Amino acid sequence: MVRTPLTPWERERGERFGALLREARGERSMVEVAAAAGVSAETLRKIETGRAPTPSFFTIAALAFALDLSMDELAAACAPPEDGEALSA
Amino acid sequence: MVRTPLTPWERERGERFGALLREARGERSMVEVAAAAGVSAETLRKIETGRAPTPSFFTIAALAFALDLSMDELAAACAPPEDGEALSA
DNA sequence: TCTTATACCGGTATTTGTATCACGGTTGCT
DNA sequence: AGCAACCGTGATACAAATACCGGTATAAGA
Repeated sequence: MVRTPLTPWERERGERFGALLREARGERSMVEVAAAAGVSAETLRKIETGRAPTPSFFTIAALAFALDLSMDELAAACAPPEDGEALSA
Repeated sequence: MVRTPLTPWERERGERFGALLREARGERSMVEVAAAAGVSAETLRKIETGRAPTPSFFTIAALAFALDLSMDELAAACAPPEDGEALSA
């Protein structure tokens, strides 16, 4: 086993991440947003549904631009537990 | 052709992107930064040298955090020509 | 000189991302 | 009803990301 097969937490993170994108998409259709970002609609769907839990940086950059989102906020929203992880505290 | 085999421009973009990371790393060693970001040193090296031109979003997020970089600035620094491409103009 | 640490490079293995194809569902129009 | 158009979905195919291994080169220090 050479490549870590994505931990359950990573997959869960992918789902949360996709949910964020879907929420940001709002009323716009997948096709519309995907075209604006320059990716295929199927790719966008996989990312939104969490079936592509670790999409490429530039794909997300294009989608974030199309959806008018901040990359830093997206990353922060899916931040790893690091050490403290007080969560909602 | 099912998956676009990465255009020459995308590879070039990967090199520029890697150069940014290397510059931000400064004096710190690859191993040190890679460990801080939770990725292998080989992966960091490949990204820095442009041999991994389209890294995953969360890999870059971890590296950006370890290097204290802004994702938005990183994306902006490697922005596509879109249409206008007035650049510094 | 020998050892250590760092970085680079090639190959290999496995998993995953992305794109194309083909299907079912819904809506609107003739 | 028949048709086209759009949307979302599943299956499939290929390219690439990530990680591990060994080897090489350079520089610093004992």
